[in-house]
Amino acid sequence: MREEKQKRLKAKGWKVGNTREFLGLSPDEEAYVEMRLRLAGGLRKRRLHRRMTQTDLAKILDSSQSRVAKMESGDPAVSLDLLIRSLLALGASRKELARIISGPDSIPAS
Amino acid sequence: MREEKQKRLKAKGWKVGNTREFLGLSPDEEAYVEMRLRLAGGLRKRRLHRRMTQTDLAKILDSSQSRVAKMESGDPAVSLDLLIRSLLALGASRKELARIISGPDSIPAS
DNA sequence: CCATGTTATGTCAATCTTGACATATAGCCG
DNA sequence: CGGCTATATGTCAAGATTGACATAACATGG
Repeated sequence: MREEKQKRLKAKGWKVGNTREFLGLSPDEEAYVEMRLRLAGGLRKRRLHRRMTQTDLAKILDSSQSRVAKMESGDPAVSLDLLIRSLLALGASRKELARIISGPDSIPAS
Repeated sequence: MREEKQKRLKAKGWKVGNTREFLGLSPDEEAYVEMRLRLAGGLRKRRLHRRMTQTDLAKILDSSQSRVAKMESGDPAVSLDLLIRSLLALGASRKELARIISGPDSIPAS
């Protein structure tokens, strides 16, 4: 939010190694970033679990391989919207999403 | 996703009374819509709990009263990103977000 | 009835996100 | 080494979202 920080984040794209707070993120900014990373990881985990390639998934999503790659890498140029809709499209339920967001996760038993 | 349905949703804006599946939504579309509504409700609940007006909240978010109104009404022209960042800005934790998404909710004890 | 405070709805230019595409990198098999 | 498949990275026009603003609708208290 706070436009200032927004800009700083955009500038750096918060690529930064394996990414963490210590960049001067406020608590809510940190939660936001962490959430994205969790969703990104959840997406990759689910895709691999189904033994799909990024290209396969892209087809399902009516998107492109490059965008899937960006999603999974937590690229800041991808919205939470897209991440979440992708997970839903992979069959994740709201409850599973909640688990991904809050907890350690795990694929719920095939 | 499925561009077709996307367009249909946009067209109608899925305003539709108190909103539900029976519009021909696929399971993941339904989950998506329901999730938005939950977040919207969670936002309003939290704002009222703090006895803030939409204008007060808008200030905190560096946004405007009208956008807050749209968020809380589940307006399709508002992104999940904004809803979620707003909740985080109101102090909700990832775990609380997860609760809002998956469960019946409740303000966690002031 | 008129104020006043709050929320709803519509519009629009600036900004951000998207899918598509090109291209690069990495791993693997012969 | 060259092919092959999967993934990563960069760019961009088309489209979606944003904050701001105007204005309407709705209460509540005189």
